[in-house]
Amino acid sequence: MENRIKKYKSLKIKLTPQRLAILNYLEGNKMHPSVEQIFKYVSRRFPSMSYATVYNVLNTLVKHNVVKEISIDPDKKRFDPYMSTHHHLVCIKCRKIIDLDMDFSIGVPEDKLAGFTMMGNHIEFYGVCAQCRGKDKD
Amino acid sequence: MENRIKKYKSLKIKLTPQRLAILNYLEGNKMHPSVEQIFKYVSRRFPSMSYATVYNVLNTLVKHNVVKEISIDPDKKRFDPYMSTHHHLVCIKCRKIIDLDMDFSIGVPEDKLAGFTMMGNHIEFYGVCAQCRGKDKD
DNA sequence: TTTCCATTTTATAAATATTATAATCTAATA
DNA sequence: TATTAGATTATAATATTTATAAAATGGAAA
Repeated sequence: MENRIKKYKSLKIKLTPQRLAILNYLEGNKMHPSVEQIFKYVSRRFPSMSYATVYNVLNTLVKHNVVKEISIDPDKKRFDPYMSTHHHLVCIKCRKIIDLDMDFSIGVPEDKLAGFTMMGNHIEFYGVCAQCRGKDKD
Repeated sequence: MENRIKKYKSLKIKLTPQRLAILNYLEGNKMHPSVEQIFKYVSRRFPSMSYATVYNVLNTLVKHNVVKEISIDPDKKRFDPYMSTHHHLVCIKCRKIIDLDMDFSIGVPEDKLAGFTMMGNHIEFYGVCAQCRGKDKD
C-alpha cells in the first residue's frame, strides 16, 4: 500500500480519494488555508468535488484531531494541520499568519481564574511581517 | 448636556440617537456581544433600527478605537468595548468569554521572529468555566 | 432660528460563508 | 453477490456581512 495512504490508516475513517486529496494538500501546509483555498486546489484533481464535501471532510478531520480550526481571520474559518503546540504571528497589514514554534507556560494566579479550569493557551502576536515592513518605509 | 452624551463628545462623529443607544449598551458590557445581540437589545428602544445601522455604527466605533472586534467565536464577529490591554478565558463547553485583566510581556527570541516587528499580543486561554465544571461532574 | 448639506439611517438587494437535506454512489463485509 | 453503513454530491436553506441608493437628520453656518 502506498505510504501516503498507510500514514492515515490509524484514523478510524474511510480513506476515500477525496479525503486523501485533502489530507495530502494539508500535509505540511503552513498557509492556514480557508475552505475556499482547499476547495480550489483539490477540485483541480477532483472536478466533481463539492464545497459540502470539503466542509464534511474538514469537520471529520477536526473531530479526529488531525487538523485544527483557527479563528484568527474574522471573515472565515482557516485550518491548520500542524497539531503540536504553537502560536501565531499575525501581520496587521497583509493578514498573513506565521507559525511560532514555542511553548509558553503562562501562570495565572488562582484569584484571577474565578473557578476556571485552565487547559491550554494560544497566543496571537500581532505586528508587521518582514515583507510588509520592507514595502512601506515612510 | 447629559453626561451620557458629553462623555462621547471627544469622538469626532455625529452623536445620533442610534449611536448613543449602541454606545450605551456597550458601555461596561463584559458579554462580548455579537451584532445580533446588539441589534436585538437596541431595537427594543429603536424599532426602526436595521442591521445595516448596527454594522455601520460598529465599524465606525472600531475605526475610532472605541470598541475592538474580536475573532474568538468562529461563527461570527464579537465586540468588546473594554479597550485596556487584557486577555480572554474561553470556555470550551459553553463558549463563554471571560476577561482576564493582566498584562503579560512575552519575550520572543529574534531568530524566531524572521523580521516580524512585534506590536502586541493577545492570549486566548481555553478551559472549562466554573458553571460548566459544576454541571457535568463525572 | 432657519437653512443647508454632509453624513447617517433605512430598506433592500447582493455577496459570501456555512449548514442541512436527501438522493446517489461506494466500499466493506456478510 | 447482496446488503448496508457511510461518504459524496447537488441543491436548498440559513446566517453573516457588505453594497446601494433613497430618505431622513444632526449640527454648523448664515
